[in-house]
Amino acid sequence: MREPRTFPGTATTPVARPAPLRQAVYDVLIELIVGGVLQPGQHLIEAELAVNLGVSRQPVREALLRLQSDGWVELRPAQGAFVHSPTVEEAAQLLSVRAVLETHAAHGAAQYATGADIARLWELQAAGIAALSADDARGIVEANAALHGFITELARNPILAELIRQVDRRVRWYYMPIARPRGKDAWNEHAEIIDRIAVGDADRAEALMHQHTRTTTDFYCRQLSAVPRARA
Amino acid sequence: MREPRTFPGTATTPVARPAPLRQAVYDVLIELIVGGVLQPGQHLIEAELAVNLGVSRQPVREALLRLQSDGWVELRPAQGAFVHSPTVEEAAQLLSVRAVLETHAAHGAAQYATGADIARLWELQAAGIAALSADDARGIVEANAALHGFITELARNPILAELIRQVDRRVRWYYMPIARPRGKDAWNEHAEIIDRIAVGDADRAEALMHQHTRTTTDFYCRQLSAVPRARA
DNA sequence: CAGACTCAGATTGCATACAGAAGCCTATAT
DNA sequence: ATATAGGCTTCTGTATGCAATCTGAGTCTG
Repeated sequence: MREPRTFPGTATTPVARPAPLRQAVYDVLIELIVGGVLQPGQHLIEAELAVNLGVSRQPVREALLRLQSDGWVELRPAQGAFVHSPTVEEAAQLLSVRAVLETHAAHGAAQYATGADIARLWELQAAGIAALSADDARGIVEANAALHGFITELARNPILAELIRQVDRRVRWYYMPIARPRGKDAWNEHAEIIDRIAVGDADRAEALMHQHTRTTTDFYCRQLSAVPRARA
Repeated sequence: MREPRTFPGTATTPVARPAPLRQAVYDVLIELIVGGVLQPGQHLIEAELAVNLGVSRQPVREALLRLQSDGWVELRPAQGAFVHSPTVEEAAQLLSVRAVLETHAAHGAAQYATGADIARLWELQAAGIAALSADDARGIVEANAALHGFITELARNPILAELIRQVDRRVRWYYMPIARPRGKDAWNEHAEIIDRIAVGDADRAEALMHQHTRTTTDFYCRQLSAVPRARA
């Protein structure tokens, strides 16, 4: 067998290539931004970051470049990187974009979900209900993300999934400090959506997801106007 | 006046900063990929590109990094950059994502468009009709892009606009070699959409755009299945 | 003759070095 | 006292150098 065949069943990642440093730096910097260590508007000095992270400027530069593509920092020519300062308008825009993307994902999920997928959806739903009963705020947020993320996967559209992932991360960054989860209503809506996905009713699943994300958006926007400049 | 004020009316770009080389390299490489000089799957050697473009490896590296973020090349660790090989599935996914994003843009446009905006929309529409009458294929494509692009602008959502821009560029790359414009029907649909935007009927504008993009998607997908592996 | 091993060339990833631009502080003139 | 001009420091942008790694050809062995 000389010819390099791909084995049908085995989805082997190519044996864990040596992860580039830029990736590690990228991850750490996002952690620092999300965690508030690096504050919005702050000037990120390459050399300083390099020393703190124990690498040279090169991987830091490459990480900053990607952070710019993903909307985390702004790169002003000849001035360097500044942590992006999210605005209220931008938060609303991110929410609305995420809403339409997830609505579309629900449509696709209803088309492609298998029996096993449905079972998994109900598991995730149950986990969310459990966290809700236990009043476990962190658990609720995680369960919600897991459920929405799995629905996204079910749409069998990696392009869509990647966009949602990017948008969602930025939304969560902005709302993490102020947002509280929505509560029981959201999970009732989830149940309805799963119901429609289960029977392959794509249009109805889409409509319900549209309603759900819209309600969530409004819910967050109200909190937003209540705390207008929480992170100046 | 010591304090640095931003002037309300003037949307001045900050006086043309020295454009970094990486930007120029990035633009040139996209040209080369779109133009077919660099073919899908081809291994891009940093040093080679650097020599050809008359710069060092550094700007080339940075450009390649951004090209990866935007889906133009794949960067395999320790192996370098390879021009992305688009698949039929991916093309369909890009089309469907672009459709939902533009549908959302139409909704926003209907909410925010001013009288002047409407006038501009009809101008762009007229330009498209003119190109159609003149049987100017290139002109039709450009007019179509201009009209859709302006509708996107009208949604007053830069996040959405940026996503559409990225997705649209990749779609156009894939379809440029095989696609023919749709013809008269598309422009009739445009007219209806503009009508609804003009009167601020967001829901109807959204529905019409949904229909329009869906038809366009189907139209392209048919051409796609007719030329399955045009660019292997 | 097939297959595994070795070694050399090539290429990436990271580090360092250098030049130019931007911002800041100070000194000076009005 | 305020505004301005000039020099200085800092940081980015670009170039180059070096080590590790991957690929492929050639060779050796069963």
